[in-house]
Amino acid sequence: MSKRTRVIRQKTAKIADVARLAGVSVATVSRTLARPEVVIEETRTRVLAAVRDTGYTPNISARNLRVRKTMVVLVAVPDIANPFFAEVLQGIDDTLSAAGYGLIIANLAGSPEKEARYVDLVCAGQADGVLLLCGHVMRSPDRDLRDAGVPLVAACEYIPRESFPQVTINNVDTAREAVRHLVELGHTSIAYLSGPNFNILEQQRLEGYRQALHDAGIATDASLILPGDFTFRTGVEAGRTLLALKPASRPTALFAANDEMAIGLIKTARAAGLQIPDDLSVVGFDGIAYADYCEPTLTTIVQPRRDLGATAAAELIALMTNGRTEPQKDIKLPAMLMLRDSTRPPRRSG
Amino acid sequence: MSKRTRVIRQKTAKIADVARLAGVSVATVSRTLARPEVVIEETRTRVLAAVRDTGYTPNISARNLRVRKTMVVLVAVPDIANPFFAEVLQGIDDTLSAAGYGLIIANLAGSPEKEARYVDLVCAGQADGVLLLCGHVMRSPDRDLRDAGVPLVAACEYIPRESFPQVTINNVDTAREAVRHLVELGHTSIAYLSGPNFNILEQQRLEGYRQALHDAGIATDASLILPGDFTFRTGVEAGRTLLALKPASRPTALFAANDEMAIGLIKTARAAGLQIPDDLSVVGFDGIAYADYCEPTLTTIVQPRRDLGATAAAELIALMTNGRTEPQKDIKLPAMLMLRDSTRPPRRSG
DNA sequence: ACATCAAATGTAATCGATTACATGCTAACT
DNA sequence: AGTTAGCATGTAATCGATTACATTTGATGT
Repeated sequence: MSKRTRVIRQKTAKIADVARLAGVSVATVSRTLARPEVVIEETRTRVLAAVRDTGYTPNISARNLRVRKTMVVLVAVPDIANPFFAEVLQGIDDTLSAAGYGLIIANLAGSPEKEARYVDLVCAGQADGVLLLCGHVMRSPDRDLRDAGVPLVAACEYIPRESFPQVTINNVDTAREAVRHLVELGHTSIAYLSGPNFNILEQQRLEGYRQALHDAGIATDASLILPGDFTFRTGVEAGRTLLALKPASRPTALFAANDEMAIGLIKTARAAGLQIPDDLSVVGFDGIAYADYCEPTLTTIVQPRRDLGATAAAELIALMTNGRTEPQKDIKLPAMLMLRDSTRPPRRSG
Repeated sequence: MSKRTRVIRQKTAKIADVARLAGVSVATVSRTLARPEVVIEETRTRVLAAVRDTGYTPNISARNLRVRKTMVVLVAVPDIANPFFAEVLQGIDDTLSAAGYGLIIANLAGSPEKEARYVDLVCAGQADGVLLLCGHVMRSPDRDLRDAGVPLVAACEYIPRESFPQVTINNVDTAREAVRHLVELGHTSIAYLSGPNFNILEQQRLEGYRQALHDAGIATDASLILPGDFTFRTGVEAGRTLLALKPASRPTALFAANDEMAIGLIKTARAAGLQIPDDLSVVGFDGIAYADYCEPTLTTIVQPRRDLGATAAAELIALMTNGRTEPQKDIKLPAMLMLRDSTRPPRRSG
């Protein structure tokens, strides 16, 4: 074997090098690359050959400086380890990267310092737009994202009283549908496992739960509303709370504000000998992949995760390119009740 | 309510504006911000006040152009929806963003076009370094990442015959430990559920399986090596294969090359009436969060996911700042066998 | 009082691309 | 032939910050 020879990378070629090699001016090189149709055939081939020979790639900082763009968008996500957001991100990534945008993922992780850093980043002109999946407009101690002068779009979590486009599902109606499903199966004692109560999604899903009960003429029982915070752990805790009730007063069904809590609750209930769905029907919300892996498979509201991301991204692109600022565009995507094995009529149905 | 008045954001202040307002030169402003100790107290306060008044933030494209840095690193991940990588990413994000770096997440998703786009991005000087979680050095049709002139670091998946730092766990020894656990419980018929066979992780884990059997004096039985590709779906398929065997010739234990497959297999086996772990012990690999949620909870190899990410990021930072190029730094992090409920001695142990 | 030096600040070149405007050239029309 | 239109290309300003080098200022030593 001969030693592998590798060309040492000298300072990367710049446009002037290409121009010199092709025997034209830098302007011509730039034009050839940007709008090939305006230079004549012969020049074009000479320039393109020179580009190839030198291995030239435009320096993006220089271009950005000149045209005042970055071709980067920042995506603010509450928690990157949450599988729901991971799938939304895929949709965003597909759309954005196909349009030539890079994306910076701002994993807020509940840290105001991180949030502030990202706000400053955007204010410093490091991004052409921002996608908010986090339910609020990001802030730093002395700046607000709205003043950064870049387009914003929110998705997944609706942010009230804002004038930028938002892409969400109708949480109220969908939650209502989930609970109606339980009602139609014959359940009359239906618990609700909530999210953190400041959260807008939680508020909307709770409202849907209330409406469905009201529709069915069932009184809301405050003791059937269990506190949670969207994590598996609080699902487990809610399960214990439920088990502590004596069987007669135990609800026969439960609607959880998200899948992870539903799964935690089911696990606890089963470990204590409760049959799911026979003793307790459970409906989740989100439609994460795991809802179809667990046992029993979880009846849940499937959100169009990829599509939420893709639609929001497309909206942002429109805003960044047209600068169009259609006031208060509020896009609702359809979510679907997916019937699986965790629900059935109550044992002794009316 | 009076109409909310918002200051219209005119073109963001530039350094010259600050200089004018403070009555100094642009050089002084720049210095005040970069090395406050070199300007005298009085100037410094004047400049800082002007910075505050104008809301000045440096234009990063301009700075990057000048200092030839981007303060961005690109992270190549095979699949952003995979929970394992999501947690590695958290570790990366923590370390990198604390050091002031932004990160661009390159979600390869098996698409050569995307991969090529990202390679070009890096070659165009859009990143100061690259973190490879994807098991290979990225390529575009006409370029190779190694020629981009930026530091590389690999993590999670070892890339053979490369001279950049790599941060991984010892897959061979760890897989061996997992299988030894089964052996020590008394199992002698142990199946292996594999990953895709071109994958380096798969090769190493298979090797560990082989070694453990060899250590125990058990002959490797090719019919006990089931094909898989790291997805839940192939776990389900492998479960069916297993069920098709007549009970006498069925293995009493199985080692899966990752958790998702193990979980799929368990689900299928249980649905068919097999008791886990009584009829079949199962060990997984990775330690994803769900391994502790499923039923039964999964005995598995827990990888230090956050730490893998954080260590690799720290290594890359060292490389980017010192330019130090310590040859072939090969960091192995400890992984741990986590005993849970999916393993136990075989029914009729020797 | 003058030379010398250090500290503080200013001047202007520089990073690499884009693009408005200027120029040169050819072809077409009167 | 002379004018003009229009195309292809070149010249040079520009984006906004950093920083080597130049200049000013004041203090110190003799």
